[in-house]
Amino acid sequence: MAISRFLPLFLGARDHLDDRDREALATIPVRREQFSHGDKIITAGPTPGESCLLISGMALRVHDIGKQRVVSALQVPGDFLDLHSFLLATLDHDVVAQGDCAVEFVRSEELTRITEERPHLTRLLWLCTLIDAKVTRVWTAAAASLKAHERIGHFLCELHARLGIVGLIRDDSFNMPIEQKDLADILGFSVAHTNRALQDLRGRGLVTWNKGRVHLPDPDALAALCSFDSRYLETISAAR
Amino acid sequence: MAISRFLPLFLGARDHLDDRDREALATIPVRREQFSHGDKIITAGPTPGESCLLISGMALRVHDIGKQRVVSALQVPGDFLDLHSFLLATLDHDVVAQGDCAVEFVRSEELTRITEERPHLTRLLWLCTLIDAKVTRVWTAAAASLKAHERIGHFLCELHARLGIVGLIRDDSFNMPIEQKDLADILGFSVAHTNRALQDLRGRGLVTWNKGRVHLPDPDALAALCSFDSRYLETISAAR
DNA sequence: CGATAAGTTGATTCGCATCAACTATTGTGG
DNA sequence: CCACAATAGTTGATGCGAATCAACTTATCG
Repeated sequence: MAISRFLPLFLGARDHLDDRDREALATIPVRREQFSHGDKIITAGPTPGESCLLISGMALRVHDIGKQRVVSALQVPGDFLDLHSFLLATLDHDVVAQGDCAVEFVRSEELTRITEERPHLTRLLWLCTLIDAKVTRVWTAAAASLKAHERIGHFLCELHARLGIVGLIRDDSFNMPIEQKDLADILGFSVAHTNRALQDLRGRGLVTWNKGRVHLPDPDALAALCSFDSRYLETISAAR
Repeated sequence: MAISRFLPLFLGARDHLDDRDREALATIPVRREQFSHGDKIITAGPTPGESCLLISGMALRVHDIGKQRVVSALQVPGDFLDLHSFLLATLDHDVVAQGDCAVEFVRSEELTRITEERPHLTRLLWLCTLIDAKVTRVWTAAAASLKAHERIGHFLCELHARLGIVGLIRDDSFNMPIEQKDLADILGFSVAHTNRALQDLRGRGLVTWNKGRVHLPDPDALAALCSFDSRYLETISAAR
C-alpha cells in the first residue's frame, strides 16, 4: 500500500515539492493500522524499526513522571507520531490514541533511503520535527503563563490553526474526539476547574463545544484573549 | 576560523564519526562572537542566514506570550542555539545570554552543503534537534507534575546530566551562571518561593549552591526525589 | 564605610486541586 | 417504550501551593 496523500499535503504546505520528491514519497510502502481510544500506538522503550504517520483521529504523547501521567503533546492528522524513532534509539514516552485513529507505518530503512537520496525531502522531514518542537515550546510557554480559561482557548486556537493546514476546518468548526475529562487530563487541570473555565469561554461567546464538535465563532477574538499568535505554525520552510 | 571541538564531541557522543565526517566538520568556517549577560544572541523574527553553536556559558530561549516573558529552554555548551533557523523561515522566540557566552556562527549554506553531501552527519545534526525537543517535552512534563522543590531538583539533575555529556562536571559539581532570581524566572516561580524551595533541598542535604557553583552531593538521591530519569538524555543514535 | 545587589522571612491573596453531591444525557435490556 | 444504569457534565465547600508585596538580613564592592 502506498503512503497516504497526507504526507505530500503536509510537506507541500511548507515548501514546493518537485516531481521527483513526489515520486519518492509515493513509492514508500506502508502498512495501515487502526486503533481505538486508549490503545497504545507506540510504547516507550527501544524504538521499533518503523515510524508512523497519523491519518485520522488524534493521539497523545504521554510521559510517566514519578507516579503521574502527563501529556506533553497532541498530534493531529498529517503528523508523524514518531519520526524521532527513526533516529533515536529509545523513546521516552508512549503515544496513545485519543478516540479512534488510523495510522500508517513506514519502515525506518525507507526513511534512511530518503536521507541518502533526496536531500531536499530530508530537510522537509527534518522540518516536520522542528515544527513539532516549536509547538511543544509554545505549549510550555502557554502552560507557564496563562490561566485556565486562556489555556483552553489557546489550545483550541492551536488546534484550529493546525487542523486548518490539513484542511480539516469547516466554517471555523472541527471535530474534537475529546471530552471534558480528557481536556482536563491533557492540560493538567481538574475536571471541575476545566468545566468552570470552559463555561467562562462559553459565557464570552467564544467557544461552542457539543458532541465532539467545536465551533469558534470569532477565532480572532479568542486568539487575542488567549495571547495566541498563529505565526509560529504558518511555517514556510527555508529548506530549499 | 574552524569550528569548535565541541561539535564533534557532542555529535560523537551519539554515534561514531568517521574520518570524512570529522573532516567535513573541521572545515566548516565559523565566526566567533562574545556576548554578555542579557544580550540577545538571536532575535525573534525572520531567520538570519546563519545558525550558531554555544561554546561557553548558558543561554535561554525566551518567548513573549501576551505581556509575559517565558523561558522555554536553557542551552548549555555544545548546543546549537538555532539549528532550527537553518530550516525555518521565522523564529518565534529570542535567545538571550545567561551570563557571559561565547558563540560560533555557521552560515546556513554550510549546513545545506552537509545535507547534500554527508547524509550520516545530516542525521546526526537532525538528532541534535530531536534531543532538544525531547528535553523540552520532559521539561513540560516536569512543569505540569512536580512541586517547586522537585522542579528545581529536576532542573539541576538535567543540567548535571547534560553538562556531563560535554565534560563540564567535576566531582558532581558545575558552574552555574544563574542567581535565584534567574532560576525563579526560568521555572516561572516567584523569587520568594524559589528561595524556600531551595532551602528545602539544602535542608535535605541534596544541593549546595554557592557563588555560581552547584554541587550535588548525592545525584542519585536527588534524582529519585525529583522523578528524574536520565535515560532520555543518554541518547545513542540509531542514525547509522 | 556606605551603597547596591542578593538572599531570606512573614503576611496575605488567589488559582486550582480535591472531594462530594447533584443533574443531564446516553445507552441498554425487558 | 419505559426503567434503570452508566457516563458526562455541573455546582459547591474546603484546603494547599505558589504569587505578591513588603520588610529585613547578608554579601559584595567602590
